[in-house]
Amino acid sequence: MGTKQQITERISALLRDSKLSITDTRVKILELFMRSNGALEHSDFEKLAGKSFDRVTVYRTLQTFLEKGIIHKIPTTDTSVRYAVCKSECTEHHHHDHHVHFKCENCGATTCLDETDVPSIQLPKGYAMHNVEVVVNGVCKSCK
Amino acid sequence: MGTKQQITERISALLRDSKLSITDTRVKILELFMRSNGALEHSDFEKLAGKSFDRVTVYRTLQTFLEKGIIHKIPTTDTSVRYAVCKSECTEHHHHDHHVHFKCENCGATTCLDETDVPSIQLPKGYAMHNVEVVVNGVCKSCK
DNA sequence: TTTTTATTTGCAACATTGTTGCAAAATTAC
DNA sequence: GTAATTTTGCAACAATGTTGCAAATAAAAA
Ligand SMILES: [Mn+2]
Ligand SMILES: [Mn+2]
Ligand SMILES: [Zn+2]
Ligand SMILES: [Zn+2]
Repeated sequence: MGTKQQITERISALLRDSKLSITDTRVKILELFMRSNGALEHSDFEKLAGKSFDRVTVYRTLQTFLEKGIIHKIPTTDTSVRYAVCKSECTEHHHHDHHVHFKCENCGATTCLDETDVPSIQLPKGYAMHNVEVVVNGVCKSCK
Repeated sequence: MGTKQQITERISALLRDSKLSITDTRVKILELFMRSNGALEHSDFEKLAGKSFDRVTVYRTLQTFLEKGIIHKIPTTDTSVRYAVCKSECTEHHHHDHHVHFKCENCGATTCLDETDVPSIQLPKGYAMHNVEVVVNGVCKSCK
């Protein structure tokens, strides 16, 4: 994972590569993503960072990160929206998140199973497939 | 699909089977589900039915239908929650919605592909799988 | 480094969405 | 039919998300 210094450097590089200004808010939010081992939803930022930045700023920052391909969304069956950092192959115009997501029914954590590919799916005639989202519910490694 | 009379009769039977009182709201909401060819979200009921019933009643009705296994949720990457009617094999305690969902990027409709089974997935060691949700994004039959 | 320009942030105000308690209305049981 | 039970609508509130705009900050230019 690296020292705090290393993480900060990695984050700065990431923002620079995405042609984004390096601001306290952006660095702090990326830090939270990198320290967390699961996906985060909006309310997590207020819990984890207290009121160190405005609610509106968090919404706008997440939106920016999405557009730049720094994070991706994970589907849920409730009203929350979950986000996780993308692997390095993702770019602004092309996401490569062809992995499975796992939601633990015990601890609630949502994680990216980066090594687990989404299986191929045979759709009925007439449907064009652009991308496939897979979310597995169950009990995670640490809860078992 | 059947005449209005037949639909009403089918709905009454469904409610009776689930041991639910037959009320105007419940019948109307089930009618909307059966007439729609896609999943519905909360705001659809207000659009489709105007203000013929209260917002709170819709929330409570959908909650009841979920608990009784009459409808199921479909995961989304936004804050909306989408619902569709379950096939008859679903019961209060055991859902059998092992089918794929399709979200059309053109018309926005979400549909159940009842004939398309969810593929088997090989999880990393240590994870217990309870159920798998698959949502395919693309262009649907009618939009193509 | 200092100044200029462009971007980001925080606040206020508002819109939308979801929840709860409770009395009135409707449905079911008798 | 009446009584018991359940459901509904309303009001009030909580939580979540959006927008405009001025102040603060960061990047670019001098
Ligand atoms: Mn992921
Ligand atoms: Mn379905
Ligand atoms: Zn867990
Ligand atoms: Zn379509």
